[in-house]
Amino acid sequence: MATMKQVAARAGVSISTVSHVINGTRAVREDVRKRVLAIIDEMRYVPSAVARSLRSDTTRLIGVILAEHAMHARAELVCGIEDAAFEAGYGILLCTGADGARLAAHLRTLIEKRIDGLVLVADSMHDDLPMLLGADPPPVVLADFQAAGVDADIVGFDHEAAADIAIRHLLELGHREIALAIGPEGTHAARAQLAGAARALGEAGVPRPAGQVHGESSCEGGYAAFRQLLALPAPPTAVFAGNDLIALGGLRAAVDAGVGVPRQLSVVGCGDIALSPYAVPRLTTVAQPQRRMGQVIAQTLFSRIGGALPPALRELLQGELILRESTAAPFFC
Amino acid sequence: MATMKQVAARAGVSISTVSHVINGTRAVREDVRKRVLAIIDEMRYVPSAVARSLRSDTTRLIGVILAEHAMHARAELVCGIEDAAFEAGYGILLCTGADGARLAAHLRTLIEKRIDGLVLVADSMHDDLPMLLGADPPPVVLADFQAAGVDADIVGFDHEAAADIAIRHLLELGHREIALAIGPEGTHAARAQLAGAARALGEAGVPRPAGQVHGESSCEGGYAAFRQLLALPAPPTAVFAGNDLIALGGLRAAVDAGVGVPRQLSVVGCGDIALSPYAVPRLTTVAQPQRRMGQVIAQTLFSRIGGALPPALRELLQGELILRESTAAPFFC
DNA sequence: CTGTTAGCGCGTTCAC
DNA sequence: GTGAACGCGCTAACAG
Repeated sequence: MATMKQVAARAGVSISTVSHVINGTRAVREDVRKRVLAIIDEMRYVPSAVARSLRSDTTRLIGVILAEHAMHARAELVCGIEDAAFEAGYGILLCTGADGARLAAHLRTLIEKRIDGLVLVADSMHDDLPMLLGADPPPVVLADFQAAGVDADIVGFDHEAAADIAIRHLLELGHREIALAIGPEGTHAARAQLAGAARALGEAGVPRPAGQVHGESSCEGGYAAFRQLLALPAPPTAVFAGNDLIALGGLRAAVDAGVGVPRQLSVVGCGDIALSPYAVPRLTTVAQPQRRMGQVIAQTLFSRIGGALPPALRELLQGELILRESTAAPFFC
Repeated sequence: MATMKQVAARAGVSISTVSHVINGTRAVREDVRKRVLAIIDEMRYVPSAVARSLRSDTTRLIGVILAEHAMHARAELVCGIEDAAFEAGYGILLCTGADGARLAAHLRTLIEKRIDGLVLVADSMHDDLPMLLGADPPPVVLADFQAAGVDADIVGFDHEAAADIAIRHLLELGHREIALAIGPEGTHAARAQLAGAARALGEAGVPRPAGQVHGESSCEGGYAAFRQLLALPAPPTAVFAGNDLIALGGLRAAVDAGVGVPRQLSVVGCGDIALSPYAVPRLTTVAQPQRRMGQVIAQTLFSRIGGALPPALRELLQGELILRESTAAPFFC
């Protein structure tokens, strides 16, 4: 691959002139400029970002770490990040799998590569994060979760409000026996949803949910959770699922158990994934602006990298209830 | 961030000794080694990959370019690539959006960053790819599509065989009125599926499909396609969908049109996404090992980077028919 | 066993 | 308006 030196030699100018032509960083006689540009084109010269990085001590690269099986669920979010990064002239270094040793390895690599910033998308908390980030860590944005002891901005969804609005909807329809099928215990989202549900229920005078089961945030998890809920001595008339995949798996479980949705059971999900409007029945759910969240994350990170920003920013995006066919007033026989 | 020079000074040794301690590239007296290691730890020194890259002219970075809305569908694939890359000590630079100008911009950036290799995941072909790749381009692997004039390895699915096996299944069930609901015209997958379908149909003495509609590879696309198919004067008794999302959208269209699946209409999809086993009815489909494909792609690329490989390798992964509930013998009234 | 030195490709002073 | 020279952090060839 051609180097700047070669271009300079071929154009009969000094290496610094070439540099200035490329970066437009000082006046160059027009004919010289033309000639240099021509040579660059002819030799198919492309400046080396690594050499630049060495000098400037900046890579225009951000790391994005995703927990293992979060890729499907976070595809939109990653696209949003990439989108904003592209606009801002940054590249993204993608790492998947955040379990213990692998997280450490990823962080190490990213630090070696001298990323300018880091986005961490996870669900549980990593207590040894500060240590793994080493001395003067790059700016970090935590996506939709929080970690102790890390001086990072947080951008996420207001899961508490989402659960609140969903439960409130169920309450308004007349449901009192409302169960929860949400993600693994200890998870940030699950905790927030629990709080939101408790609040909505409490304000309506309902002491507690008609059932509460934690499980994988997947179709399988939802299927299992709903089976359990439907087998309860006093089965719920409505379920709030912490996630659309859980809800969709739950819909299947309802079919298999012979209970009709929404006639015998109302279901409201969370996320509004592409499939939800096409489910049978179409899923009522709290839409989450994943892509937008990705963009906000990236913009926050870039501002932080830029230097000026009030410390410990914390932004929560709101969801929106989408009414479809999976919820209805309870049917009393 | 601490530098090697600082470590050397602090340890009272030369800079090269530090280097050799780190890389184990020549014998160092044990006590010196210990001391240097201790200092490194104390100063939280992390070697700079960018300086290394400058010297070694290699970055251990590969680019992965994904067409705009392919992220959801390719999440597994990307995970597979990342997995293999991690094992091999490579990082991946993710780019999304391969439309015209943006593709060019991405390629430019990747070349500037001096990636060691490139994975291109797309569906349509880019004729100006060779030009965009510049002089001595890095090794390229084309994922599940082909491009003209590019000296690249190709790893993909045998869409032709997938369509063939799916149609054959329908044929064996007794269907003769088989329609096709597949991706956009001109797309690699669509073309191959058409060929496979034609072959299977032809061998069974069926002159042509009972209908054929191209559309977006999404639920919406599938919904629209099936509506069209079901409104035909002579509606099909079975449909092969080029994609599970299409099939799932199609299932919804069938419900809305009041046609029962599989009683009045058999549907077989392609891909076996996480939701397919939970659809109503559970979707019969041709499973595609996306994750494995990602791994094969990465391994192929790394072998190529390594240097030794017979040129123009081309590997097609086979799908597997998963029998579930959406297909049955045709019902004659 | 260890230290000195010369680049890798680039941006940037400083001197013309 | 232009060029020479230094250094970013690191590896490797060469001397001791």
